[in-house]
Amino acid sequence: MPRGKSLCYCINLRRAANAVTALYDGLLAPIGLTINQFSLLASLSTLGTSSISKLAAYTGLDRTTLTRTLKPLLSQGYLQDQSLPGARNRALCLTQRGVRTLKEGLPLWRQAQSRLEEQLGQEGARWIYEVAEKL
Amino acid sequence: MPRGKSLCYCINLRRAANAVTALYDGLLAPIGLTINQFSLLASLSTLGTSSISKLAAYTGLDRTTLTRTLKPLLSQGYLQDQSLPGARNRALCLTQRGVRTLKEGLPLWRQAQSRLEEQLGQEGARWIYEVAEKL
DNA sequence: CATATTATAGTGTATATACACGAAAGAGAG
DNA sequence: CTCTCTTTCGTGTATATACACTATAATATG
Repeated sequence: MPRGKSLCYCINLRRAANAVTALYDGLLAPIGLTINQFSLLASLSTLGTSSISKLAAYTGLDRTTLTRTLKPLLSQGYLQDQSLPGARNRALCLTQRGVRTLKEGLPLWRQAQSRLEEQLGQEGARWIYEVAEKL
Repeated sequence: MPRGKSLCYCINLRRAANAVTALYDGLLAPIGLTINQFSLLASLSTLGTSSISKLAAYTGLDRTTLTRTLKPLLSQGYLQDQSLPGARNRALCLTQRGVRTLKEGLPLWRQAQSRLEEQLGQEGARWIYEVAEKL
């Protein structure tokens, strides 16, 4: 029984996203992070010390999604929260381990990017940027 | 603080999939199903009575994912399991309510498809099929 | 300063997804 | 018929995602 084709754009897009995520996660496995986690470290590296809301606005993810997604990164020591006790804002930033792991992951991430370009072609890969911008 | 652009194909694809899913879920809300659930009903409608494994092969989803995803559909009466007691295989099929809801959802789904074509253009939308096929 | 408003964040609940593991039905070999 | 191997399935655990609701810090308003 082969895989059925769906006419639904949404389902096809979800499948594509899941397949691509598996590709990236596989290649990033040596550093022990998923592409999602890796990308959050990268965002925080770009932003510098940030609150949850700031990071949410930057990444386009829901604030409450981040609360949960960041938890393992905090407990595993990739991030730390330098907010003062009793303060409302959290002050999240990379730890040394976070910085180091981000560096280690970069070549693996580039490998994943290349691998995807091979599979989709330069055109197809660039299309991803365009679609993401229109949504 | 605007949303940051990511160079990562995977993250962009995930964001696109999430945004599109939200669009479809919003339009399907009147029938009380997500696009994912709606699509599973449609798959089962095409396949007829199926086991979990068969449905997994057809949809490309993991078998254990389906076990969980189908649970609310069963408990809410869209599906039923007609397998004999003690049998290994499950025999999943739509209930009358499932068939009816699938019909009710069709025009809403078409509306979502059109809406997406408006946002991406005919070309852009068709690209989704092509990308999904290459993965 | 006291009060009202807004900004920031966490939790409860729900869906979506998959890997590792184990249970048990069913099929095949002897 | 019995024992083995394969097929089919569920559960534990983990990440990813967001909405509704609640709590509280910070700010503005009088």
